[in-house]
Amino acid sequence: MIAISFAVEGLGRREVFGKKGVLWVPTFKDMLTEKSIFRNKETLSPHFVPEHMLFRENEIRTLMEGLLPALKDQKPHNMFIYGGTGTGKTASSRTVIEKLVSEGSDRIKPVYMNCRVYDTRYKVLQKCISHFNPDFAKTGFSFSVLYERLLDWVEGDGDHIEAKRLIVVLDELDMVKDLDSLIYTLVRANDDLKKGSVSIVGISNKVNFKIRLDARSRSSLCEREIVFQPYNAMQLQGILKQRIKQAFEDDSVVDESGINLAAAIASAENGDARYALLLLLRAGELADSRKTRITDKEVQDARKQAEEDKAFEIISTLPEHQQIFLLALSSLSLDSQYHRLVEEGGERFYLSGETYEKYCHYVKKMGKEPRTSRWMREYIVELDALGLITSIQSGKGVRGRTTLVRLAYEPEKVRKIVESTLTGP
DNA sequence: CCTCCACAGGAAGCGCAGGAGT
DNA sequence: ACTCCTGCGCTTCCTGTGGAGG
Repeated sequence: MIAISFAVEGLGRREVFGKKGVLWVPTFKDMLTEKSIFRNKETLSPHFVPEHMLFRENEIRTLMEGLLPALKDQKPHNMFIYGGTGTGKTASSRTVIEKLVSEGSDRIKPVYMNCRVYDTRYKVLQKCISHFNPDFAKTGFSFSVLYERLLDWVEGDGDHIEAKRLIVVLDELDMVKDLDSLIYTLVRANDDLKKGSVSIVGISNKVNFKIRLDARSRSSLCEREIVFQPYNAMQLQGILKQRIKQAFEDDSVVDESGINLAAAIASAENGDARYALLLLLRAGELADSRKTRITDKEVQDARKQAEEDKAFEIISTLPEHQQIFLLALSSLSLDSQYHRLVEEGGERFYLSGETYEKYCHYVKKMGKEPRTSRWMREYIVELDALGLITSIQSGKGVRGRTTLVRLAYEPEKVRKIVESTLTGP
């Protein structure tokens, strides 16, 4: 009994609601000897940097040109890289950094950091120093001491220790809290330095992020701008094929049409290569468990899974009353006795007013006061925008003017998710 | 054609939390 | 410490709308 409940807790959402609820727990030994179509799953991970970045030759070249002065002992340009998720910004800049380290002199010091972690001016400067001087004490210095330390290190001693070309690569730059002062500090460092230099390479996927910067920081940071365009379907196919060779034991396990489908789906999703690779990974895992090849079917199912996972994550973070509304809607959908529904394009829709009544019923049962129907109409708009429900305006066949709603996902699954989040873990 | 139904959705205002200013 | 301001989530009130039914 204990063993079973432990196993259930350890499983992900999907397994808990898996087919027929049958639980079979293998041993690790079993799992190790299970035959898999994968050789190296890592190559499908979003963090994997391939040896050759496909379709980013121009961007990489522009980046290299911006940093080229470092090899002539001049200050590299500040640069700003912009592009949507999964367009290869991070991987390209890491590729360039690696090239710089392997081909440049010891005096060129590039440091990459993600600003989700290093989100203040202080943390960024500290990382710059500690990255190259691991023995540097982690905290305890005031900001000005830290700044002086950095300048001293960049300048060298003018005798035995040479001046450096520090290049600070700041990924997800928009996450920095005191961004203007960070940029200002790094730019000003060059005025305070007698030798050496500090350059910035900023990376962001937020379009309007630049507006937040003050004019001075903006003009220094955006000295050069590189825009990473979304990949098109053909390019995504190429990327997938490249990774398939590395990821699978035998690349013929993946159907050509499966690749095309994954590429087409990801291309519609803003040309996100990360998403294409995720689909391939999931499809591969499905094929593994089904002991089949990766066909259109596996890719479609992988997409459905990915979408559901995203939706269920959204549901669990929704305000309580929106969740109860979803619960009410799922209960209507599951109630075969319910007759006041409307068929539209083969789908069953429910009247917003009826759904509201059901919602009130649930809320009162929980000993709470329901929100007004006016506010519920706002909820419907929000839930529709989130893609959790589909709403349409009533037309012929329905008395009065109202909104018809239905769940976008399986009612049974939605009910379980809501019930488990409402009752708490 | 008129009336009723079943809402849609705009406007105004309320109570509260959190931040800025003094 | 306090006041003031602002934004948010929500309610109350109200007018508008489009189809069904008589």
